[in-house]
Amino acid sequence: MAVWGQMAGAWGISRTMAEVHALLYISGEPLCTDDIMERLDISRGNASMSLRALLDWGIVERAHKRGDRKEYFNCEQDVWTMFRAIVRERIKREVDPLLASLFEIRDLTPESKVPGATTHNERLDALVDFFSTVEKLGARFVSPPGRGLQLAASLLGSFAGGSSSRNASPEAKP
Amino acid sequence: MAVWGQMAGAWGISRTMAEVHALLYISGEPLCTDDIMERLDISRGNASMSLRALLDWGIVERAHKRGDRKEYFNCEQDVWTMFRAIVRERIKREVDPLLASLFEIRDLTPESKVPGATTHNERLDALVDFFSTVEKLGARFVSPPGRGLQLAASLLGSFAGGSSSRNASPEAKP
DNA sequence: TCGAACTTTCAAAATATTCTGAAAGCGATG
DNA sequence: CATCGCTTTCAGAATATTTTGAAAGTTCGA
Repeated sequence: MAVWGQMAGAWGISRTMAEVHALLYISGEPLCTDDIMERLDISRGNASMSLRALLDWGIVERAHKRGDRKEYFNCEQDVWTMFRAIVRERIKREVDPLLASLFEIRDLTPESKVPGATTHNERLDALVDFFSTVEKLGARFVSPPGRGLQLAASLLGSFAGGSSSRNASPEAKP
Repeated sequence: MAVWGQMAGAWGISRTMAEVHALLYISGEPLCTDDIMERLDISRGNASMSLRALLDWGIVERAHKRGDRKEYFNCEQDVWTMFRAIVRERIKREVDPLLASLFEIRDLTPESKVPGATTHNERLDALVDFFSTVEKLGARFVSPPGRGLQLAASLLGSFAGGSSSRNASPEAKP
């Protein structure tokens, strides 16, 4: 199944990570490191690191079977929840530091000090505004415990329903 | 200015591309290949390829100065318009092919043929639904000639205004 | 048609990222 | 406290991506 390779790009996580994640998502039951190594044909080290990364992203969790020393791993089963976790992390890792740098740069070149920096600064401000808005929008989507983006979807258009044969989130409450 | 390196990740384009783009955005005036080579200290080939890629993404355009054979390049000056172009391209390049593959896979394992594939297929359907919604949402954001996301921002919350000192889109039409 | 002035291409080199596997760690158990 | 079963680490190998630069291509004016 090469599809999962593609999703990696779309989601901004690395290829093997995506494959491990996919395997957990699709099989729907807890798997241990050896299962993953075998099914994906990757090394133990790689499996361990990918799993750890997925744990850091908060889209996979540890599980244990009683009477078994091995660690099993479980994947969040709701796509929207997964998505929210990913957005949360990417904002934290990419947007926030970027904003910090932008502020810093802007403060380093105040118009009073650097003549002719005015248009320059207007553009910087536009960027800062843009990313601030993205950051706030993201926070909105991410924070509610319920399903935030589905709400957004219906807000933004009249196409709330899914296109495929089943409904999008299994646990949607009427 | 190492900041632009960061933006590359956030936007999903390559590092040098982002730097070229940034240079054009910040300087705000048309630059030719040699300007870019010099300011960014990159090879001619690299400059040429990055520019071409930016043209393909539709966020940079060619310009000419009369009486000069050289090609100059100009960058879209409105951040939201840039963003829309990027979303449009990423959907076309990543989401659409992904959706196609998902459909294909689902059709390859119909429940009638593969017993026990039912839960499997439910999860696939959930994914298909998710990406379909993303795709439609994206289309909504991208299509209007006006500023779609700012509208979205105000729709989704009460924080329509920017955080910095100037307003976000210089050429907003009343 | 020629050549000057640019631009594009692409194979090879440089760089960056990802993966492997053996060794070290860690806790539970005898 | 020695060993077993399992997990993590990390230097080096394998792979993938990006960059270079020289050669080929293009365009235009004379």
